[in-house]
Amino acid sequence: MRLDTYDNKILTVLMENARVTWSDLAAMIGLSSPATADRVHRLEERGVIRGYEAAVDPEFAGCSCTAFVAVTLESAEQRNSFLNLVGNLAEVQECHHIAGDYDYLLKVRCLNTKDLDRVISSELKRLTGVRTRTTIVMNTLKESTRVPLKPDLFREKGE
Amino acid sequence: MRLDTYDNKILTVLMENARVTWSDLAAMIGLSSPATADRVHRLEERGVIRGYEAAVDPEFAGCSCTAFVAVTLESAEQRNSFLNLVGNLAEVQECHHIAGDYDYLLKVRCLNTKDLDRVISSELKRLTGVRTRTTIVMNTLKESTRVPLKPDLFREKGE
DNA sequence: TATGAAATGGATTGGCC
DNA sequence: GGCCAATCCATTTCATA
Repeated sequence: MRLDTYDNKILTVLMENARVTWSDLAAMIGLSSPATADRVHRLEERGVIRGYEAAVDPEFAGCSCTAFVAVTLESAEQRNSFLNLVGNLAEVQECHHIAGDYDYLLKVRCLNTKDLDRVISSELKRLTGVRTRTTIVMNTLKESTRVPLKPDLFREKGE
Repeated sequence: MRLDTYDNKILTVLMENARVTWSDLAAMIGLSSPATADRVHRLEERGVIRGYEAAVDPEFAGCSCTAFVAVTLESAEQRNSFLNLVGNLAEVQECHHIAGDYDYLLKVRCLNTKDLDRVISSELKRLTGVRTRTTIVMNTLKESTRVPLKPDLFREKGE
């Protein structure tokens, strides 16, 4: 069951403004409100829409420090505890398993460089065999969660 | 004008579910609906809340390839055209100015490695003097936009 | 800036195509 | 799967503190 043009339009609108009313959304895509609501609910159930998030300016939360931390685990046994730790650390926004010299790439958001030091030295390096290389972000020029939607390319997961 | 406990709670809820109704949100934080709506509108006006985004599973959009591309510009003149290009490329979700060996770090989402090659070779390298180092993401284990909110640390931007 | 009541307008349900 | 109509419920406004 592929996504059609209506679903495409719905996703495009919801990625920009997740708080639109059904009636506004319906008017934008050219369907009635009940039909629109149905489609959105189906998209949620199928996991196409994972959720709705308010984008909060990190500066206001005191998170003025962003960094990318590349991590290598020296022993495979630490893997689960590392992933567990990372999953529970609010400061770690992202964790990717990467190809190349390092194993993981983390995106970290925290108060300042001192706080970053705490996250790396006291949290991540609590585990033995964790090597890191940190890249400090000086300025963020673009940051969006919008996925590039290409019509005719919608597919089932893994298809 | 700092953010108080109510604002804190509001942000926490909205970061998890941006489509809550005012009445539900009001019940959760312990205020009346009009008061809650007022506060949210003020948070929007002050730029604390930048917007509301549906989180779409990249796999469904055919974006099964994620990569981090470190970029160095060999001449300073290319800077503006580079930032312009990057701002207009839907495949580039993020662009950070970084400290270290490279100038910028881009987060790129596209169809597959062939499509990634197109983005890098045909789009980014259209400009002369663009050197890149690409790190392919094999698996994403955590990905959130939630900012770690620490009560008592709310502040005005730049404060 | 908060509340509560009244009025408005959007969401949901059910019947039907 | 979609539309329409009716009910239901949330949002907004306003008066008050």
